[in-house]
Amino acid sequence: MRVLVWFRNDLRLKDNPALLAACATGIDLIPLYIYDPKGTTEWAIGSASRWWLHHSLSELRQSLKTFGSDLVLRSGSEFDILTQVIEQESVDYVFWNRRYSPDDIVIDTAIKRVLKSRGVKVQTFNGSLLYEPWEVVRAGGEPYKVFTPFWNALQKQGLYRMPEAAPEGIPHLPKIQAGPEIADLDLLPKIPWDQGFCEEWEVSERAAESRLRTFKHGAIMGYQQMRDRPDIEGTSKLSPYLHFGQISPRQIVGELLDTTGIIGGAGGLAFVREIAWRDFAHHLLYYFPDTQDQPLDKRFVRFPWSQDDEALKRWQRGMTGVPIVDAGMRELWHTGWMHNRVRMIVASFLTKNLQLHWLHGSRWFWDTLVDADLASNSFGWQWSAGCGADAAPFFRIFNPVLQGKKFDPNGDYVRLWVPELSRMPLAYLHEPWAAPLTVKQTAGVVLGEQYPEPIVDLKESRRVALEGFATLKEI
DNA sequence: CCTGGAGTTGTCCTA
DNA sequence: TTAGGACAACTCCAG
Repeated sequence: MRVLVWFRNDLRLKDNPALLAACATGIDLIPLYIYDPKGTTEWAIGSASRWWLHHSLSELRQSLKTFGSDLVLRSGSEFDILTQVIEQESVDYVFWNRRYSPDDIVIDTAIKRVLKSRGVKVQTFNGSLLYEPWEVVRAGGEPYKVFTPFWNALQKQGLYRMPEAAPEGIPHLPKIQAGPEIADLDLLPKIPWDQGFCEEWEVSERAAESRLRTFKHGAIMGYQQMRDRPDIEGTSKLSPYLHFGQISPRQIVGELLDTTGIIGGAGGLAFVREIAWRDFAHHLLYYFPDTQDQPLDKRFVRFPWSQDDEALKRWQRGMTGVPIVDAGMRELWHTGWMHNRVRMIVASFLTKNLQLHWLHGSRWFWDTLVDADLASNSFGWQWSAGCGADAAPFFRIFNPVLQGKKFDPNGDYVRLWVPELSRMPLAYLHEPWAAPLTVKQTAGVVLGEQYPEPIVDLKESRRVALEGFATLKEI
């Protein structure tokens, strides 16, 4: 008798319901990970995520080894590999934690059907959300499209979801055909662009827990205000760990609750609310599966987006000439992560000021973010573009200069990521083009040389964006 | 079915 | 300097 645990975005041992249930059977256990590059399909895993995955797999393997087991690795189509391994190794039970992206659901459903038809027992679990998409719905079973009612309903069901224990032991791994080494998967970059990643991140289940503890004893108190400050370590930075499952939302909420309620008062509740946003994004993608590349608001199918490859490239490289935008894009490029407030600013700039399709943004983020998550990413971009659920009113176009002054008030964030401007006085740091010539000279900045002129006029592009939205009314 | 309140994250202008 | 109102109209959702 053999049981197989199929690891996917749940690369941890603690609070892993599929693993725990498999261990409880006591029979020989095969911990399997299948790397499926999914060829050139649109949402094949991005470069930054591959980097994270490489380290995740190494760590998971180490953890399994401390239990006398190991990680069994395969590369190829998830369907083919899994059905093959089940056949070759005479597996009787298969356990996994569910996924919720449209393409993943198709794969998992097909696999489940085939396995069942062959008499293999399949058990699946919730390992990555507080509540699964169908567990928080309106009275008639309809999905929510507005966050606040969703959040109210979720709270009514109870924020606390008991995390599972870590397994006490992992059953013996039977002898099995050797697979590729992690290094053979070619997940790491060929040219070494990952130095900043290595400095920023420790990729492991332990690191996720330690980040959570640090956050719990520190930034959580001021989270409500400080979470908007990219110049301060005011957020948890747990997003990549959540995506890959080095930590689960249940563990997070569990850690933040004590007998008196949520730790950190208003800050703690505000943080848990963000975890609920993640559930909400999954809820939306589950019920509106085409929103990974189609606007939820169908009027936007005909929105007059611009085409400008040069502008797109400058946005991607952090060379737009708008400091807070460039700082964000460079932080992303360098570390694989960008502060949430700045994500909103660069998204507004791309879709409103540059009038470029939000899909350009979501694809770029998909490739460059270590926390790239189809549900959260698609949701965020649609929200920013104005075509998604709970979208910002059309007139809410961010002014990146004001946003910079408000949320990077000392300019530390811009100076860190845009060193060309490090000597620019604060008064002009967020709008260097407005500085008098003598000020620029003293700061050693000639626009168009060390640092570009802004590629778009903020006021004029705002006007054009408003016009674009006005045409929607007539559709 | 009807009703009415509400809706993550802003900006700009005027007084 | 600062505070308040305008900026669309619509859809969502609970009662």
